[in-house]
Amino acid sequence: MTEAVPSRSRRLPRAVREQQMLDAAVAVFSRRGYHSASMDEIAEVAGISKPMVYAYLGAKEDLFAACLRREADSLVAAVVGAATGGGADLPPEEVLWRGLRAFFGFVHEHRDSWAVLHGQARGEFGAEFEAIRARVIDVVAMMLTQARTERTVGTEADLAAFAHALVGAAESLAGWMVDHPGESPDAMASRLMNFVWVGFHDLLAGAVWRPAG
Amino acid sequence: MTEAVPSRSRRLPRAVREQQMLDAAVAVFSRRGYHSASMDEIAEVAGISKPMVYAYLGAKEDLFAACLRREADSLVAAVVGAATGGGADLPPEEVLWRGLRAFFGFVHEHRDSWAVLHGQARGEFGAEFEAIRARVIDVVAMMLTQARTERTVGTEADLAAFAHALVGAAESLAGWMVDHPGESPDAMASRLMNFVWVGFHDLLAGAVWRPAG
DNA sequence: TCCGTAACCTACTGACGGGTAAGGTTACGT
DNA sequence: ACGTAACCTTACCCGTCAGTAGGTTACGGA
Repeated sequence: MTEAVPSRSRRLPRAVREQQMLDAAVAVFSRRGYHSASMDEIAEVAGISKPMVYAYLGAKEDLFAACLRREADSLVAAVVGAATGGGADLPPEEVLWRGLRAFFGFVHEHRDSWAVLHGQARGEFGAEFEAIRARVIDVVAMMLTQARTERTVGTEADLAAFAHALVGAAESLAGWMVDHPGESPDAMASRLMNFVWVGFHDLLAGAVWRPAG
Repeated sequence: MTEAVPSRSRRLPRAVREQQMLDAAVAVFSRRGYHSASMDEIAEVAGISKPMVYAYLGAKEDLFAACLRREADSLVAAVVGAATGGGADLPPEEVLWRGLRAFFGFVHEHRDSWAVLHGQARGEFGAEFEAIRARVIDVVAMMLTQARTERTVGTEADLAAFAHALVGAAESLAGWMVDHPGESPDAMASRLMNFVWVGFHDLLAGAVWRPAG
């Protein structure tokens, strides 16, 4: 069924094979989900036999974890690189804008990576996913903290919650974008900026909403 | 290990047993995830033997789908009921506030249900999850449409995206709440209102964010 | 050229767990 | 009392992979 992609070149060095295997694994995991993905298919797609996968990347769990690590690093690098791009001390608005653009750009171009990162295996790897997410959320919270002024209301917990809400909104919009291929990453980033910044701007200025009564 | 919960009362009518089985299934699915949950354990927790589960609820997939349906209906009923509560024609701000309160309240009290609903089995049941989510998002989008004024900027797509962002933020905050048992549903709803309403209010009034340059 | 080693293979095993066959038992209607 | 249908069980089958044992081939250095 699934065709072997790399032209059966023989006797490649380990580093190359490992990347091929990871590429194959990401593709298969994203298409099938963790459990339905079989090591046989991954090996086939990688153009290699199964024991090689075990020899190089270990058991299925290790392989999945390796995929997760590689793709997460890639995503985080893209976002952080863009956000802190042209030297330090950009205004927070600009940091947010660049970060969002980079995020949606990444999802747009690496759908498989995103599918894997976004939770093909919540049940078994919940802890790992949460760790990755926590990393991202920490970065976001840091940015929010820097954007804070003396007029800002809200506790530490409010800030953490805000970061969670922001990341959740971004994830959700990423899913929407995948279903609407016509939408450009910039348009998505723009939408989220409007959703978030206009409100956050007011919050920074001290605006609060309170239940009536 | 997992002890049989219902006191081994014999010869119960079908309707009762089915609910017991669904309760057990939700508990086990939420703890283990879809794949790692075994029909044997579900049967054991339900205090019944395995073939009864098959006789009443069918195969594993059917059982999971039944859980999904029951819990989703329960959540939607809680939220919609609260949001449209004291008669029709509440102001949109109030509708949003009540809806959020009900949502976080539900998650607070039915953690297992929420865990199952939130994606223990993304890989295999992706379509089902998306269907449920789409249902919710449609409701939200409907509310947003009603809140729209002539000053509001944005297309249909913007509105849909906004609804997605809102739901994503709520989901993400729900996860945060689960990790912070001290937080009350009202506090969470309040936070999200501040995140969303202060911003949305401005958007309704015609405010827009645009990239600089 | 020969040899060590890293790359690579075919062909298997073993367990886990979904699903079922076949039969026992209790309540209830008549 | 007695049939019958619904309830419930034990005990099994069998497909599907994760993971491995053990042997083969090419490459690179001496």
